[in-house]
Amino acid sequence: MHKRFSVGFVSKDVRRIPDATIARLPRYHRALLELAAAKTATVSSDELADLAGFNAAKVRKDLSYLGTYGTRGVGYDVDNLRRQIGRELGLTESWPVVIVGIGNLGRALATYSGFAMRGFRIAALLDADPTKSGQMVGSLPVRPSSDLATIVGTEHVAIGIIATPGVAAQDVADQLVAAGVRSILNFSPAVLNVPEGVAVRGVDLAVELQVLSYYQHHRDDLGASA
Amino acid sequence: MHKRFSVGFVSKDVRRIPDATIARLPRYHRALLELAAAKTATVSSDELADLAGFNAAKVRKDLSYLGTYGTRGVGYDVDNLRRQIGRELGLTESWPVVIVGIGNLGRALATYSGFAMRGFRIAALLDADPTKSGQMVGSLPVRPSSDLATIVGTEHVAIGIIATPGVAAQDVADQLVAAGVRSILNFSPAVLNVPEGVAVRGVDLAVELQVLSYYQHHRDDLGASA
DNA sequence: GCATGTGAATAGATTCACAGCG
DNA sequence: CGCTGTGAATCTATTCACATGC
Repeated sequence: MHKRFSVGFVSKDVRRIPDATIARLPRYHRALLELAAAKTATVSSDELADLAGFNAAKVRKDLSYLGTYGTRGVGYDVDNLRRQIGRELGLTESWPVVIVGIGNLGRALATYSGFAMRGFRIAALLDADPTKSGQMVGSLPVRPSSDLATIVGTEHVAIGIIATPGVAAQDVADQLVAAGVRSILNFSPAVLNVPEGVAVRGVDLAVELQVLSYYQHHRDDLGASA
Repeated sequence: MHKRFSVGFVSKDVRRIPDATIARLPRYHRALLELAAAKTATVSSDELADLAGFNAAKVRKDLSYLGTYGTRGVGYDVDNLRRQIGRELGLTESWPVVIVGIGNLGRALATYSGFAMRGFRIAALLDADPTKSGQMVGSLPVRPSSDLATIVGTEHVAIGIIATPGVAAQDVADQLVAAGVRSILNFSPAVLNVPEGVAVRGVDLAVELQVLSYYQHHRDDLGASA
């Protein structure tokens, strides 16, 4: 019913999935993994909403952007839906990622089993501090930052994780971009400047706490939020 | 001390600040800290937008919800604006937080200097595994989960951080809520069920990567996003 | 003159509500 | 019947553009 790409001259409307929906797809994907593990064959939008932490209307609307994968009166086939979402997210093979900055946080990320389990492979660990080189973290050695370009090239790394202090972050981002990385997950509190075409997501741990602080502080003004 | 809801005719609006704005306040706050450190006295919406990673119109609109703290033709006073935002966020004194689950991630969070620097104090580290009890992480000992209620009570802990595996997360959340904690930052991939009035924010590391994976995978369909 | 503050306009996301189909 | 799929309605957020006041 929906064409992927118009074949003509005009690369007109490529059925754009809303950003808000994309941000939720991973949660559906994870919920479906759990359902599959529990040998559940089908799931309704209501149940899926519960498992993923949203509401049924949102689930149906979100899934409708991917295509028509449900069966009226029945629900969605767990395996098929998971496969479709995984394909949309590009999880059909595991992306190699590098982690730059092997401090406490970098070490934790390096050994986080959730990455491997959900479509990602740690290709290398890098740190600018030469005294860390060779040190083992999990099953990987720490390598000097100067190896970055080589590693990205040979391992076809597409995603870089920055776990350095804020002051080093822009520098690392520049190096990643120069090496060809076009997706960056930034755990430093710094705001990164990157050229057009490079995607950046930031997770600032203190920001999350400060937002909670706001709701805690204003608790009585109005109800809490999720 | 504070009224719950006005019962009379005039349930006049308590000037609600939009959620989207609240989520950005911490970034302004941090940018202003940097400006203050650099001895900058005033800042325009344009400059602040640059530093925080947004645009000028958004900055002005956001700040207008807090009050009228700028001077036309000049800009915002850095110190005053920082103080106002800090007050709105409830950062006037440092909130005590507990971290539950002292694995690799919990350890990294426990030693993350950004928390202390931005308004939070780690009151205690807790882990269900009794063999970890007494172990020192940074300057704090790991304590058994059974101490949770006592600690929350005596230290007036308002915010709990969950850094356990997914399977344990709901359990820990229940304990935190029972102990009186009403704000939770959840680093596990689990979806938490909490009673009305408890605020939860979740950071799922794999979700962030999967969202990047989507944009990486669809790079050619359309430009990247921030 | 210059940058804020803000209504009005636009864009985006969520929710409603029900037709459509197994 | 039950549950999906989806237009229409609503709500929320962003951006525009300019009057306002230092």
